[in-house]
Amino acid sequence: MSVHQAIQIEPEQARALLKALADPLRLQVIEALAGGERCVCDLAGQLALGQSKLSFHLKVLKQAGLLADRQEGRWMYYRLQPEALGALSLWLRALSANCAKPAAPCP
Amino acid sequence: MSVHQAIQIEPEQARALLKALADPLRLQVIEALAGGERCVCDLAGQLALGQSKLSFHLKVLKQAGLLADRQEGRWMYYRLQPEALGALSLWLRALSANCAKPAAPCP
DNA sequence: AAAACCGATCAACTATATTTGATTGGTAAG
DNA sequence: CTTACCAATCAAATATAGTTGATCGGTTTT
Repeated sequence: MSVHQAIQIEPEQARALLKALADPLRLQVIEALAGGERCVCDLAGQLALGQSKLSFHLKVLKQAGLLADRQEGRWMYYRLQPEALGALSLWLRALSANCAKPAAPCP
Repeated sequence: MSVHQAIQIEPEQARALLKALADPLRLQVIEALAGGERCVCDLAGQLALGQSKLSFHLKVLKQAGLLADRQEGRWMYYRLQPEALGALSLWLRALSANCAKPAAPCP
C-alpha cells in the first residue's frame, strides 16, 4: 500500500491551477522551482525579469496554491507545493478513463 | 511491464496544453467528452452554447492536440485524445520530483 | 535614526483572448 | 436544382490579463 496521499480536487479548482500554470513566465518560474526552493532575487536574476513583474506572477501562483513562501530577514523564498501539482496530475489522468466510448449516432 | 506508452512532451507543448485547458468553457467541453465521443449539436445542447462559440473553442482544443474529430455526413463528432492528457499529467507529476531541495541562503 | 535594500502593491497602459452576429462551404433532403 | 441543415470562419466589439514605472512597508546596515 502506498504512502502517498492523493488529494482530491474539484473541476473548479483544477481550472484555477491550469490557468495559473498557463503562462510562459509562470511556467518558467515553476520549472526553476522544480529544482528546489529559491529566493526571489535569485529567480529574478536567472529569469531576467523586472522585480514587479516577477512579484505579480509569484502572487498568482501562490494564490492558486501552487507555491508556498517563507520569509527570512528581508529575503523571500518560494517553493513548489507538490500536492497541488500531484492533484492536478491525477485529475487530468482520470479524464481519459472512459473517453473511448463511442457516440450515439446523431440523427 | 506496462503496456501503456508514455509520450514525452517539452515545456512549450505542456504550456500549449495548459493554456487550451485553462478556460471554463473548454474545460466543460473536456469534461463532457470524458464521458465519450459526442457530436457537436449534442455538445451545444448540453452546454447551452451558441454554435459559433462552441466551434471556436473546439478549434482551440483540437489545435492543441487535445481533441480528435470525425465527420459523418453533415455531423461532426469530437473525442478526447487521451495521449495528450496523459502526457501532460506525467509532465506535471515529474515537476515535483525534487522540488524539496532547500535553497542556498541568499546573502 | 538615517540610508540601503528587498519585495509587495498600485494605477495607467498595452496586449491578448473571447464573444457576437453574419456569412460561407459542404452535405443531405425535398 | 433548390431548400434546409450543420458546422467553420470572419470581422467588429467586448472583456480579461499582463506590463510598466512609481510608491510603500518592513528589515537590516551604517
